Amino acid sequence: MRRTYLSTGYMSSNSVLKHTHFLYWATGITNTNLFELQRFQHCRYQSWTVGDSLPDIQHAKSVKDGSLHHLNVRNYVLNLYTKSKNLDYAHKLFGEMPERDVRSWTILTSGFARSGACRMVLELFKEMQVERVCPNQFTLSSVLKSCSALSDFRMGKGIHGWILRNGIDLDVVLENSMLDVYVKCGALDNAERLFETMKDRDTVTWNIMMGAYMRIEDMEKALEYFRRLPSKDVGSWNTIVYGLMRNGDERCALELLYEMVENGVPFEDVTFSVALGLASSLYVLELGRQIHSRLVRRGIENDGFLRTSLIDMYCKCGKMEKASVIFKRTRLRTKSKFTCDETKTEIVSWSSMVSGYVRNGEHEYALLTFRSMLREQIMVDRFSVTSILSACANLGILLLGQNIHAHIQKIGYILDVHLGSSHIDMYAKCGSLNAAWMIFKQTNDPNVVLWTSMISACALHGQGREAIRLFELMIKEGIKPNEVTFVVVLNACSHAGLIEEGCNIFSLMKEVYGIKPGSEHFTCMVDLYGRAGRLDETKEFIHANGISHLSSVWKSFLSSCRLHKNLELGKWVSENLLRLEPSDEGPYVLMSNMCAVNHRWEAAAQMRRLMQQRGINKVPGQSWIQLKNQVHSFVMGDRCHPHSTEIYSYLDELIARLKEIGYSTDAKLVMQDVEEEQGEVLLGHHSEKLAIAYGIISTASGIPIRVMKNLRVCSDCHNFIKYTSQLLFREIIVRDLHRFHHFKHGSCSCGDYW
DNA sequence: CTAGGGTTAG
Repeated sequence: MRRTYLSTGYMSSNSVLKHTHFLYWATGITNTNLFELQRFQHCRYQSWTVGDSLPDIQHAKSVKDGSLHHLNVRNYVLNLYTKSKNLDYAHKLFGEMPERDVRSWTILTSGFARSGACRMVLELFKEMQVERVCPNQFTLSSVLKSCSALSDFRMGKGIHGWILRNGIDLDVVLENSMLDVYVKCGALDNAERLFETMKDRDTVTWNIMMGAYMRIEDMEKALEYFRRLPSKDVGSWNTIVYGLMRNGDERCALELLYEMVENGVPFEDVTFSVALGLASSLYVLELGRQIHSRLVRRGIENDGFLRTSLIDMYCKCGKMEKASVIFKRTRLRTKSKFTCDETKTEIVSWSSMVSGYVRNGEHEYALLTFRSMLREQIMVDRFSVTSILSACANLGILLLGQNIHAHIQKIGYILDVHLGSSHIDMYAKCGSLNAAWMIFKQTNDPNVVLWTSMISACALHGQGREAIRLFELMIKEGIKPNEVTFVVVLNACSHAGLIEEGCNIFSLMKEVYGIKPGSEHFTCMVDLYGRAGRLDETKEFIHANGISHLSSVWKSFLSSCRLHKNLELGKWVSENLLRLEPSDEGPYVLMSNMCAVNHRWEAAAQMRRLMQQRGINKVPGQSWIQLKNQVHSFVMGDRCHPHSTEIYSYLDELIARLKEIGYSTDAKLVMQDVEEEQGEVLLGHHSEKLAIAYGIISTASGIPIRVMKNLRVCSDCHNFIKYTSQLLFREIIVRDLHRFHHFKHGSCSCGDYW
């Protein structure tokens, strides 16, 4: 299916659509109190576990009845504040306590540990040592958990030594925590040694060891531990199945899942969740359905965690309606939300739906869901922000993207890898390469995805050399490129005509990085040769690599034939493509236009009829431009726009002026090149011309014009825009299906090579 | 110890 940036449903109802200031419109509130709203949401999310201000009441009571001077009462109050997550206040109280015992320390450390303030825990532990308070099992457990979260090997080992020196009895739980510290710090030797000396081992112990090896992707070793396990309970099965899945070995995971069923291991909630995850990462809807029906039979399909797993499964398998049904049921059930868990479930459900719509290309629904989310005052966390930015990127709605950027800055989210790359992508796809650079520099993280996003941004704007420079810099920085990186770089090469560089990178990928080229990489190479006009080499490449079964390869080849006007070859390529994908529109349009060029009108019409008979639909070309708070969209020959008369008369006048400085419309040339929009082109005007004309008459001179199009720009329009930019001294930026064109002083950033 | 939502390409 062709991917368009904008499905017609969104725009077609009216060619004029208001949708900027999306956030304000959605919530009906102003910029400033939006921030308040978010703050409120954050508070609500945290304090819901408590429900009321019980600590304050108790505190006041104890002060009033004078019992606060008792250590026990003070510890009780401390505990109340800690449990209700008023950690700052608890800490203050703790500091004011005239005397403390181990329990006081335990209460505070476990409180900080629970809320993830690990550094604080370690600080407290150090203070404890200074005050010579002997830690109990509970304190040690919290401290060890913090060590493992922070990968603080020195502290962990120190504690271990201290325990051994003082002859403190380690129970399994504590020993497991100790084991976990070593594993998280990557000290597998220490972990092994401890494991071998342990007298009691429970499931958790084995799980930690299996997890340790799965983390370093040593599945052999993990499986070895699994086989060694004397009595396997569900937990261990869960761990191994999940681990295999995470490491991308879904097949093996599935086999083990079946083995579980055969051995009669009873499933628990976690198992179902893992199984659903497996179904979605394999995109096997049937498996997901089976698990769903088992959940129903067991009567646990309403469990919050499992519901979100189900929603995700249906989203990933492309069944948005199914997901939506479960989602709506969730919404009904959690109308009265009290617990933290339920709130979390709700947030996860919403963000799953948003990301599901984005994943399935239904960006408008993603925006609508996001809007409802704001209305319902659901906390917008990093996950949903990432997804919604992706929707903005694909729809090209810069303003909403900027709003969200500003918004998350106010909330104070740090740009991590996910947020960073989605911002880069959003700015790049919305035409603001500078802003993308700014974000990239700001993140300063040696992460592949981040760098790949930036390389892709350069490629998108036709900066092939810059893309390669960044790629080389990336390697110099010691970041290992992945398959996607190579797709992006090769793409940059092909669009900038950097053939030699592309070939070198292709072999670098195979030989140095040991990445087996996939269909995407082959297609890039075919594009590289073909686009440069080396059509014979393209043919050779296809045969040499045995990739004639890939339709994407032939599609790319066909574009090259069209680009270089080699109709003979184009016909042959079309035949090959039609064999593989009879429903692809490319060959029909090409052949029909070929006939038209040779004035074989009847044959051309016949080809068109054949297309209709076979139900092959051509995506209509659409262009849109955003002026102030409105989006104006146009299709070819469109007369729906309120200013259509002005637009057309201006356009005719403009074309006449352009012809004076050398622009010409060669009917033959247009015919051959028209990819998507058919022969009527000569009578009407392509949508981008309309959008640009409207942009020019509606804005002051000197203001750059930004237009988006859902298809490729044809060469006549490209030429037209070049001359326009020269004549009017206007910068014109066009985003087409594949890339950006920056027109300035009569030339285009793509170097006429797109 | 093990389970749910996110980013890059075509």
